[in-house]
Amino acid sequence: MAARPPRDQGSFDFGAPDRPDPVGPEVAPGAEADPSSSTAEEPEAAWAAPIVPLGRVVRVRPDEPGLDKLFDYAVPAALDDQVRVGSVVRIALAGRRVGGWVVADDVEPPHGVELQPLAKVTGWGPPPELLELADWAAWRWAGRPASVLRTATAGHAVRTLPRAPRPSVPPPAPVAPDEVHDLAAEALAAGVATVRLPPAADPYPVLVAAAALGPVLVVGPVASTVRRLGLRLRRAGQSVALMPDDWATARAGASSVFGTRAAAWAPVPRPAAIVVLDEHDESLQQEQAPTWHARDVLVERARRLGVPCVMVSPTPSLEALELGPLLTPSRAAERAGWPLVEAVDRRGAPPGEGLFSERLVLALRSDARVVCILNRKGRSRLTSCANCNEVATCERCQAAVVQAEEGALACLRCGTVRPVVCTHCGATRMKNLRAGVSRVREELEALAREPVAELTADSDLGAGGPGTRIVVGTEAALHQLDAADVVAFLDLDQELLAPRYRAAEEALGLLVRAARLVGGRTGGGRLLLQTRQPRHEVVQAAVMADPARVATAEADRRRELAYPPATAMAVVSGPSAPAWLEAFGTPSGVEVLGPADGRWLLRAPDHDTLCAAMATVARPPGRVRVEVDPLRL
DNA sequence: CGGACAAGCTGA
DNA sequence: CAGCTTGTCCGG
Repeated sequence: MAARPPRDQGSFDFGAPDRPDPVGPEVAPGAEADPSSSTAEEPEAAWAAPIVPLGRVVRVRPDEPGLDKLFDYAVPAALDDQVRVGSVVRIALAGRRVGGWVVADDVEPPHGVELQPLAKVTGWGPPPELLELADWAAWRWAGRPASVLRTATAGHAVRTLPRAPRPSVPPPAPVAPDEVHDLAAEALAAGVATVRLPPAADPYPVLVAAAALGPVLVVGPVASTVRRLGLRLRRAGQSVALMPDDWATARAGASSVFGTRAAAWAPVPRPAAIVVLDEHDESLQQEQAPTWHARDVLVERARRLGVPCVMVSPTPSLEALELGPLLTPSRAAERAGWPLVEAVDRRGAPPGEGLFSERLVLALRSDARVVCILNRKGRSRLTSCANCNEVATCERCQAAVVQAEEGALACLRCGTVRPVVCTHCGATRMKNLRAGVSRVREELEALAREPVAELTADSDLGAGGPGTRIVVGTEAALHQLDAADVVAFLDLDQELLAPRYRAAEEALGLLVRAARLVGGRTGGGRLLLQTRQPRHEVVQAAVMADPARVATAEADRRRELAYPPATAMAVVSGPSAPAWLEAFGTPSGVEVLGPADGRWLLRAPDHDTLCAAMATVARPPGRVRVEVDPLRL
C-alpha cells in the first residue's frame, strides 16, 4: 500500500471550546503585550539605524519561578543576530545575573526606565509556540511559566543547531496490511482520538501511520520502550531525535522526536502529528507542581498546531475518552493481545492459607517463571500481640507499626522504632495479620522447595540472584523485570479496595504491566488474580480482555461522586496554604472543602472555572503547593 | 527569588 | 541609639 499523502495542516475541527487564552502573564506596567510579529529578524536598514535612537528591545522572562514578571532589555548590536524569540539569555536583574528566555521581540519599552543590555546570549531555547504553551500550562496547572520552560530547554547551552535533515525523505512503508495501521489512520483523521491496543500489541504501526504525515512527536512513559520505537523508525530511514540527548536536533526541526514525559515539551517546531503512548500511565503526570500531564499538554499542543494527536493505551483513561473518539481493534485481536487471566476466588479460603491458593502452588511447582506481586514491603504491614490481640501501633503517633526486621517495630509515619513489646499487655510475641513481601518470600520458598528472590523498589535484582525462577515483589517488580510465564497477584483486593478514587483504573493499569511481562495468550502468557471479588469489573475486564467494563462503570461512579473527570479538582497544601485560601475566598462555581490534614480541596465543574478562579490569587509569601488534577485526594 | 531598605525590638 | 531581626517592596 502506498503511503498516505501528507494532509493539509490546520484543517481539523477539534471541537474543543476555543478557550479564551487566559489573561497572559503579568506584564510590567506601561508595557503592552507583544504587538508586532515576534519572529521578524530582518536587520534594520543601515540608513535607519541612526534615526531610531533606541535599538532593538526584547522582553525577557527571568528563570526565577518565584518571580512571575517580564522585563525589557536592549539588544547589544554584537548580539543582534543571535537573539530571537525563545533564546536563552542572561540578564542583569536587581544587581545580579540570572538566566531567562526572550519571550517577545521588538517591544515598546515602558517609559522612564533605563534599559539594561542583555548580558549574554546563552544559546537556543524553545520555539515561540512553546512559550505560549508554557503560559497556558501555567494557567491550567496553577504554576509558573518559568518552571515549565525549564523542561522545554536543553540542559546545557546550545550554541548552534545541526543542519536539519532534508524533508524529502519518503515516509516509512507501512507494515503489510495491518489492522493497527488502519485504526491509526482513522484516528489521525479524527484529530484527537484514542486507539485501544491490547497489552501485547505492537504500537509501531501507529507511528508509521503518523510519520506518513511528516515528522512526529512521540511521548511514552517508559524510556526504554520509547527509545526502541524511535530507533526502529530511524532504521526505517527516518530522521529521529531521542530526547533529551538530541535536543538540538529536535530544535532544528524536520526530525521525528521520541521521549518520555518531559518530551511533551520537546522543542520540535512543527510536528505533523503527535502520539501519546500508554496514555493511561500515571508517570506521564509531573509529580512536582505544576503537576502538568503530558497527555493534556500534547493534546493542547496539537490543537494549537492544528495537527492530529493520537493516544494509545490498552486501558484508556476516562480523561482520554472524554477528549475524542475511541477506536478499538476487533474482539479477536484484542483478546489475542491479552494473556489468559484466571481469577482465583479466595472467598472460601481458610484464613491461614490466604495468600497461597492451590492454583498458585501448582504454578510454583511447575517449571514456569513465576512473578508474585504483593504491594507490601517488609515482613508485616499489620502486627498484633500474640497474647492480647491488640493491634500494634506507634506510641507517638498512633499509626500502625510494621515489623521491619527481627526485633523491632517501626512506624512508617513518624519513624519511631521500638522493640517488639506490646504496649497494651507487655507481651513480647507478635503475630502477622498481613504478611509483607519478606515474610511471603520465606513461605514461597517453603512451598516451592527452591530459592525465591525478593524484588522491591529498594532491593534490586542482585538480591536474590538473577537466575531465580520465582520472584516475589511489590509492583516495582513489574517495572524491573521484562519477562515471565505467570504473574500472580497474591492479594489483588488490596488494589481493588485501595482508598483512592482512581483505584480501579490503577489496578487495571497494574494488570496491563503484568500482561506485558507474560505476553499474549497465544504465547502462553498467564495472569493469576487471587481475590475475594471475582466479579469486580477490573477482574472481569482482564478476564474478558475488555477494558470498557471498567471505563463504563467508573465513569458513572465519578459522575455520581463528582470526581474527575466529571469535575476539575485541585489540592492546596503547604505552610502558607491558609493565606492562599484567604486570598482565594469563595468564588462562584468553586467548592472549597477542608481543611483536612492541612490540605484544602477545590472542586469546580470544569477546568475553565477552576483555573480562572485560581489565576486571580496572588501567591502569598511562603510555600504553597497547588496540585491540579491530583491522582490521590 | 533575593537584595535593599524601613520599621520594630532589645540592651545599657 | 546602635545593632539586629522581620517584613515589604521591587527588579527593566
